[in-house]
Amino acid sequence: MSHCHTIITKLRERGYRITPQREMVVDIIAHADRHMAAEEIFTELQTRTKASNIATVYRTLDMLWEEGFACRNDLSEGKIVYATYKHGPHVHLVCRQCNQVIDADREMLGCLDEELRAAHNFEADLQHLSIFGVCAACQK
Amino acid sequence: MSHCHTIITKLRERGYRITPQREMVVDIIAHADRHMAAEEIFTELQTRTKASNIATVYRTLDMLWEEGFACRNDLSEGKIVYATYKHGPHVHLVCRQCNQVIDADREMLGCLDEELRAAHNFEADLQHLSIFGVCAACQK
DNA sequence: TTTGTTGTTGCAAATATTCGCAATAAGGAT
DNA sequence: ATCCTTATTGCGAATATTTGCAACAACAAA
Repeated sequence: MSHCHTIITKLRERGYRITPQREMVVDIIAHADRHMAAEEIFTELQTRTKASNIATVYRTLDMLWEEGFACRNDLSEGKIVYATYKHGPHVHLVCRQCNQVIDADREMLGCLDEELRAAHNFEADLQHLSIFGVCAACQK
Repeated sequence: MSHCHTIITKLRERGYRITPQREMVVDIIAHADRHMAAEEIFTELQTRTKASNIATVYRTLDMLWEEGFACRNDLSEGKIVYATYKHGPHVHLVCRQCNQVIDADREMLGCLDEELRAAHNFEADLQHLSIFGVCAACQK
């Protein structure tokens, strides 16, 4: 089963109604090869159907994020970006000064997820964690 | 030297001009016992001076964040909150579903900062890191 | 203390995101 | 296939944040 069908099926199992808008939003971000902002997703959605609205896009993205099917990152670009998890876990190192984003290996985090579960019973999403700081170039 | 004077002095050393607005914003967040949103800071600022503007507050907060004097967190409340670092490092565990924020000990992160510096020469700010996930209560 | 340079501010407009509510439609029941 | 319940959408308004630009003011230099 394709990546987006898997998501749709699980949403249905969890009691969400599957609307054309939701299917298309899932399809768009599931097939994107990068993180996308709500506005971009909305623009793409408009090329597919007239029945589309930016508020619905925001609500769908929030829902996907709450349900753990999408990551939601503030990369300090003035807007929030979204993506599905197909690209494998990694860490975003976001430079506070030049806004550059470096992708680091998830190995960095060691067994942080297990520690958080043990100490707080918190199920952390470490798939696309963002860490802010200052990159090598900006440290001069 | 008080906490906010330390910040002001360092800003001056780095070539920033010290305006009354900047001093007051620093004073407000340095003496707050919690994270504050821009609007709250602006409201407090207005009680001190007529010369104040929400755009200036945003610009000042961004500058403090870029320079490493304030942390900036999206706690999924629909707005970004800011604070200075006097309260010691800790990790925010933010529940995607109920928006509850649990403060975890920074020890969790082990020597992540050193690893990031070694691997990417990235100077990570792990003082007030936000990690999203699902809290114990919402996992049911 | 006055002046000049240029970083900052205030304002208004642009952009990003959320929210309330009536109309609509998904999915279960008949 | 049709009906019912109620989650979801679209719309417009509210809120949050950023940006361009002319007026202003901090501070170094004279």
